Amino acid sequence: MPEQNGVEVCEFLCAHESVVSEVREHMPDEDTLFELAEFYKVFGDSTRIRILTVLCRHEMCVCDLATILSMNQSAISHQLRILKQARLIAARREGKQVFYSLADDHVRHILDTAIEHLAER
Amino acid sequence: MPEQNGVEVCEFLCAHESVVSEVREHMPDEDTLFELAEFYKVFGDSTRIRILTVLCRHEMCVCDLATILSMNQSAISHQLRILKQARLIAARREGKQVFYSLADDHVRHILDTAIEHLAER
DNA sequence: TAAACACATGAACAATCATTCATATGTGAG
DNA sequence: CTCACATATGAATGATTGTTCATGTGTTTA
Repeated sequence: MPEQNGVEVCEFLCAHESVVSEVREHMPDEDTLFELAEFYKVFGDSTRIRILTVLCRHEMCVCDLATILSMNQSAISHQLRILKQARLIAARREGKQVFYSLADDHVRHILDTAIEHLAER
Repeated sequence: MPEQNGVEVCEFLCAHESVVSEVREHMPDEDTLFELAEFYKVFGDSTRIRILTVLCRHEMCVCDLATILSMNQSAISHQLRILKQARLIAARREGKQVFYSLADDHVRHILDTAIEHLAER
């Protein structure tokens, strides 16, 4: 059976060896691809997408976000935490309130790219 | 307490009304945002990202993908199914084998955009 | 300093999801 | 037609994750 690092990886053997080894050489390292997936995962939730969509227009305090999205404050805070850790949004305190806004225009571009793709079926 | 559609949505009332209503008017409909999240969700898994990365270079049969990614054939097939349903990849049968490839160059662009973003910290 | 407000966070629960195992479908060889 | 190969798929399982509830932290006002 075919093995890699002592672990059998494919019970059948239909490998087109030249293609396989050529692709293997050019694969980005695992860490990069893992980070990439983690990055997309942040966008893969309706609540977070809705938050980002709101912040595309205006910076916003937590309570207003909760009002707009019809969710309780705790749920919003948890999601804001995830968005902030991913550096997609920035926080600014003003008295008792904390205002969140998009970290940079790159986030807008990423959202636009996907919307564009979806528009093309 | 503030209500929307008869459901209380925010136990505190700090609404900046003009901003809130302005944003509400310009929100895309729920379905669009849901689809957008679902779309990103497909990218939010290392296995699928790795598959897409491979297919960026070459079309590939299932068994070769399993070999390259050191995973069993069933796991790969399940993920290919998800990628295909999302129209990110296309399938082509050739005898007993099925070759998968990127659906279009748009997918490449989407991946590149994210890689670029990650590169900028 | 005490109370109220705005937000953050830990624990618990339900739901979703990726992988594995077993098996089914489809194709070509003999 | 039978067998072996390549892939697909349903069910089960373990892990991850979003929301809720309760409570904690930080800030302003009285």
